[in-house]
Amino acid sequence: MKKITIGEAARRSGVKVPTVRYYESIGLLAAPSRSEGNQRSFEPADISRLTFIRHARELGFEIEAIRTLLTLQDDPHQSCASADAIAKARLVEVEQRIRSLMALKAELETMVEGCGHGRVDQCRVIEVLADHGQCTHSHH
Amino acid sequence: MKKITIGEAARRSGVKVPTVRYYESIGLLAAPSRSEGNQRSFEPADISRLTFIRHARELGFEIEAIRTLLTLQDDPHQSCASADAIAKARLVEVEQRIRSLMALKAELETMVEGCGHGRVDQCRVIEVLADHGQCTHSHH
DNA sequence: CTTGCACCTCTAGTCGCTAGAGGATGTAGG
DNA sequence: CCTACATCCTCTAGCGACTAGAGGTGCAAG
Repeated sequence: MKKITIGEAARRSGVKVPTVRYYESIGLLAAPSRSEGNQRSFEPADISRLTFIRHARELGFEIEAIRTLLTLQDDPHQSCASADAIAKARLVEVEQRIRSLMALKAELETMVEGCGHGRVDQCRVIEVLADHGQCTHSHH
Repeated sequence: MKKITIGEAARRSGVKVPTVRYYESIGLLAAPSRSEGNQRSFEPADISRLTFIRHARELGFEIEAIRTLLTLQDDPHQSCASADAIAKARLVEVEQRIRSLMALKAELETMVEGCGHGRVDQCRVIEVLADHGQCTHSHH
């Protein structure tokens, strides 16, 4: 059997080398076997697991949520209600974040458009920050 | 002159008490004078500065960007080109973040809609995470 | 055999706060 | 004046999810 080094595992999964070690240290990834010279030797299943983690992180799931998703994956006879709930909760978070960022975008556009590119004392950017009451938008 | 305690300053600016002390510790806010009993005594100008910082933080500006914006505010004869550049950079960031989150939203919706609420081994949530190639969207 | 890269462990740093310990001060009521 | 209680003080440590660096070992090619 070919030995998969940590560098190889990192390349195949898209997770950085120190991050792989970090995931092992927090128990998200089982400690792999070691070579004679004490170097980690990964299995193909570890690559899948790392890839799973990377995708979930890219989707913004927190480590603890991923831990739960992984235990679900490890036991496929369970109901997927938990996985569904986690994904739905994340969807709600993302939707809220988008709404909030759209408001920020509008506010930043007002600031930038209003800037006459002159001196600071006429600058709308500074002005809006100093007195939020002048801002046409409200996001609280 | 009435003395403004840290609690009062916090209430008026909307910045929490420990955060006010934190801003002082990193030099974002000048250290205020102290009462006989060593308690901080703020000026109205400090409240304005804290309010400015809070607005900027709400808009997602980083502390170092705020530090720059504050030095610009302190010297109103400067060109506002820097302020303009900072705000524009922030706008670009926000726009990118929104695009990225919209892609995530679509992906999460696919996952959640595809979930048959059955067992984990038929769950689309887990499936998509395990093999990103099955995902209809791409965001890289 | 030596060069040089990849690997090892460990600690500390990042950002922007937040929590808590343990003690001092200020104020209102009795 | 005394007591209760809120608020203040400093200091250290913790959060999440890594990232950087020091100082050392393993390994494969030339």
